[in-house]
Amino acid sequence: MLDGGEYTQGMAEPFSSMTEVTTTKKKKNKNRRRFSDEQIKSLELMFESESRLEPPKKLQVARELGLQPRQVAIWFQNKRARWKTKQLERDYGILQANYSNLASKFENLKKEKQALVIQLQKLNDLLKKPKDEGKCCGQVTTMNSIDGDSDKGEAVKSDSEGQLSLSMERSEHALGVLSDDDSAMKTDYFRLEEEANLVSMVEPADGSLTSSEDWRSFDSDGLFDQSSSGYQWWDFWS
DNA sequence: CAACTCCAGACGCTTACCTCA
DNA sequence: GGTGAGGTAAGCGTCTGGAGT
Repeated sequence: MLDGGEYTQGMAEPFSSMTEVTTTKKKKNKNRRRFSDEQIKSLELMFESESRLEPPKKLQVARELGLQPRQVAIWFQNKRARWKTKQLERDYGILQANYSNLASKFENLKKEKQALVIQLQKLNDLLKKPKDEGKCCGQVTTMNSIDGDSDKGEAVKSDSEGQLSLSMERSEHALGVLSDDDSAMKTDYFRLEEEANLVSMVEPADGSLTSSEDWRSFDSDGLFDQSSSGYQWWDFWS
């Protein structure tokens, strides 16, 4: 905006009138002059190496640039303030980018979970069907054995004939880990604790994502009841 | 040694001025 | 030429840490 080329009558008579003004209170900033390019350049250079000037250094700089020591001090103060503002803007940008990134990851995971839930629901239906149609097929017995088994994953995998085991393996793969500690899972997934915290901020308060009752109700005969633990592996993020 | 005062410097906010589109 | 926006030097009030009493 400012090309810095114009410094009205500035440096020929450096700040003589202004010094007079600064001693006169309330008479504000009359005859204020912008510093010359050369002065700004030197000050900027100085600021890059140290954002605070020791008093002796301040005096030296003031002498070299033909400024009052107070002017140098004020310039550094203003510069620090400007730098801080810029830094805040930069930090905000970074945070915003991180947030967007996390939000999109979260959305993807949400969709993934939704797909898995639907899949699970279908599988539940499949399991229920033969049971309803006739109790002769023996599959119910197989699944009931799951109920009593502490290691559900293994029990399901052992059913190598059915579609279920494949789906479960896929689910395990998608989830990466089978753990009762879902917060640990989140952290593990995102690698960073702070990011995990952000996730909790992203998660809608209305529980739209979290309600599993709708599909859980399909487990009418308590096939997947698990008394040993409060969590099911498919409770991921619920 | 604690309590108090004084002072210089830093900071945040604001004002006044300047320049440019 | 008038005007609004943006940049910036400086004013002002407040806080803080160090030195002296």
